[in-house]
Amino acid sequence: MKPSLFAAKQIEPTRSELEILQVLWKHGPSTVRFVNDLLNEQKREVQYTSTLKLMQIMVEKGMLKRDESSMKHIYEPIEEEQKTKGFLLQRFVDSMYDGSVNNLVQQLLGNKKISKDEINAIRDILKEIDK
Amino acid sequence: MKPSLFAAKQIEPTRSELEILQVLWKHGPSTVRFVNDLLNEQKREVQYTSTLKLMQIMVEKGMLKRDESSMKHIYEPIEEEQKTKGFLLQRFVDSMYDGSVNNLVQQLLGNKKISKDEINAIRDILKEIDK
DNA sequence: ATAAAGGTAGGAATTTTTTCGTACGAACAA
DNA sequence: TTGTTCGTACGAAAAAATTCCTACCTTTAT
Repeated sequence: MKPSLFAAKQIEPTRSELEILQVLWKHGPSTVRFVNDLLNEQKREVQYTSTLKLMQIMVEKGMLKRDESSMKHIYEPIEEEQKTKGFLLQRFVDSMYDGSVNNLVQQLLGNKKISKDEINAIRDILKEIDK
Repeated sequence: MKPSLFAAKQIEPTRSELEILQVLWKHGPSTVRFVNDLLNEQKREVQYTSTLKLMQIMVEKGMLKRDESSMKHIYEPIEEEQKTKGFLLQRFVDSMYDGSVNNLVQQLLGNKKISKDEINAIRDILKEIDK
């Protein structure tokens, strides 16, 4: 079904849709060729037409729009990166940490992979907020 | 395929597997009946045998173990909650925030849904770490 | 002009995930 | 004893997500 004009709720991207979104977020509006090449370099082997198909489906679902004015269509996300990421983060916190940001931060800080520098950077972020 | 005894890498739970893990994390080792009832109350309608099947599959995959000593089998996660959550969080940060915890925290703090109280609580957590 | 390279469209096959029907055994109440 | 309830096992159907084949058009190089 075509998403309504008033499409209320965010659509949950599937795993591969997310991969594609990430490329588009990072590199801006792109052709299928570009996205596909990048996926093959950085992620996994995948056929051009598979990526094409996926991106076409994402257009149908209303996640991407495309500029068809030139032969090489240019795709870009409809929702803003921040909005989608915020949505996904919220869902993640809700489902994994009972909606508690504190819990998440606890986990985060308990994680060995986080450096002193990062922790300090977070402190700075918090100071900023004080003003 | 049966997971090797030395099963190295964490398995990525599917969406519904995660739902089940969450119940087990929250309530401890449980029967299928219990998990299924909870899912139906709190998440969505689902048949008993569907939940059963899923949990059986999770055993095969090595995500859950079960105690078959009584007729009502009792299931529980094999990996510790913290380990799995940490793993998933790491993957989330890596893929969504380029591995940068700061970016994530930025996003988090920019989120309207976070209260002053929560922010302060995070400050406290950071203070703790200083010692 | 023609071949080669590169693009889209779209159906169909495949794989993965999810759901459920059926069979059947154990516990329990009547 | 007998039937009802509650459990597991397991295969298969259904749904969702992913992959790719084929057709065909456009651009470009020969």
